[in-house]
Amino acid sequence: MKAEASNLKDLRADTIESLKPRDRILKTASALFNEYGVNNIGIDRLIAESSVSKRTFYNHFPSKNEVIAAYLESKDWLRFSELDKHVSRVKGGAKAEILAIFDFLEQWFSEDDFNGCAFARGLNDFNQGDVKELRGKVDLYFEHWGDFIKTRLKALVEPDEVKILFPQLLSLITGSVIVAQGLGDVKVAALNKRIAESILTGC
Amino acid sequence: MKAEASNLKDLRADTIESLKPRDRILKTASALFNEYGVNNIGIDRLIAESSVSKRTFYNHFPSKNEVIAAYLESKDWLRFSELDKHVSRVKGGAKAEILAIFDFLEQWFSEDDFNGCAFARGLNDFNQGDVKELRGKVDLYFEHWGDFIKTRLKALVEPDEVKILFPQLLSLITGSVIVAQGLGDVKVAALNKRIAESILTGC
DNA sequence: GGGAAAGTACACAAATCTGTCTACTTTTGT
DNA sequence: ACAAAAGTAGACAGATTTGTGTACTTTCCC
Repeated sequence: MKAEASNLKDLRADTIESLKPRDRILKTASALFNEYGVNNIGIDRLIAESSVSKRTFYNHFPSKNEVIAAYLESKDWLRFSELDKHVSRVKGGAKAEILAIFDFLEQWFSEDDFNGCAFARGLNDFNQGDVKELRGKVDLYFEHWGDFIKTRLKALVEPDEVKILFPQLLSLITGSVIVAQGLGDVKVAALNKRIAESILTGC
Repeated sequence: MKAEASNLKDLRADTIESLKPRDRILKTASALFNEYGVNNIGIDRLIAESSVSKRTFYNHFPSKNEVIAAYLESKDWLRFSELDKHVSRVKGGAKAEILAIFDFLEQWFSEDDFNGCAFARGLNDFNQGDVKELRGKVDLYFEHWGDFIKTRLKALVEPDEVKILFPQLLSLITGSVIVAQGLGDVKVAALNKRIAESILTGC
């Protein structure tokens, strides 16, 4: 259940020029896919902006789906790396750690390239025949939220209560993302943190 | 602020054969766009399944974006028509009407062709240059939620409180959609109704 | 009943997209 | 130092997509 961090890196601090072709592609893909969506970015554009030849691209990623899969994997890994880092600074046990999610969200929404959640997007984009593998990455992301939240809930409440609180908390999280994106309202995370506090009172 | 119901109809009960070309296209588009997403359905497929000639299609809709716009408009209109109908049967004033949203959601999620929200999807799909008009339809949908909810909140609480409760309620609504779609959990609407009740206690 | 409006059928233009191929150059490891 | 591995540059095949053009037929309504 541990993340296979082998091939996963945080490329955000590196300049494009300093990176090897594969990572240059991934960094560029991350920016382009995030801004325009995987369906609106063609291989040609990705290659051009990665300053890589087409041959090299296809040597590293046998198909477009492969680079999308790598993108999703790295986004997933990075999101939970950051969340873990954020939460590790929090004192106050499981409850405080769950509430810290909402501070983390507000920070995320405030990034200037925030453009919604790649996985909520994937929920819609990966419904067809040849992208089932990509839909699997989306499912994994939601499972990771399950791991993160349920582990902590189990320390606080009875199993029956976990089954109620988990979907509620996940709704508050995903709802925050949609509202932040749709209304441009970054502060929604803080408002929803209050709700999370109230459904966890007594824990 | 009233919906221009002129050209908007509920086509769900009609058979494809009984409809005139334009409505046949809209009914087919609704089914295909809902299942696969607007980016994964080509004009050719839409035309073939509508049993309409290409010329006829382009006579009614000058471009693909136009048919998508019509689809979004009808979805928006239909959603709030249904919600209004649902809510009109509820006794108990503004608070009960807000809570009734969540019963409505559960009903929606239970439809066998439920596949997430076209507008949450549009939030991601319509970010590019030539689809700004479509993004406008998404914004309108969120505005309609604002109209529906804020009108009722104003009858219950002070304006300052409306600014807090509206994003929270909208998060619960949109979060329900994502969780219902992502986890296949229809019951999430009922769980989130409880939260809505609790943030409206005393109203 | 007859003419205008609407629809059919389908070829085709133009753009775009994924992925392959060829021929050449640079980098790397030992 | 030198061979193998990796990368460059760009043409091109084949599929797909949106939208137009042409020639013919059906429907509607006055």
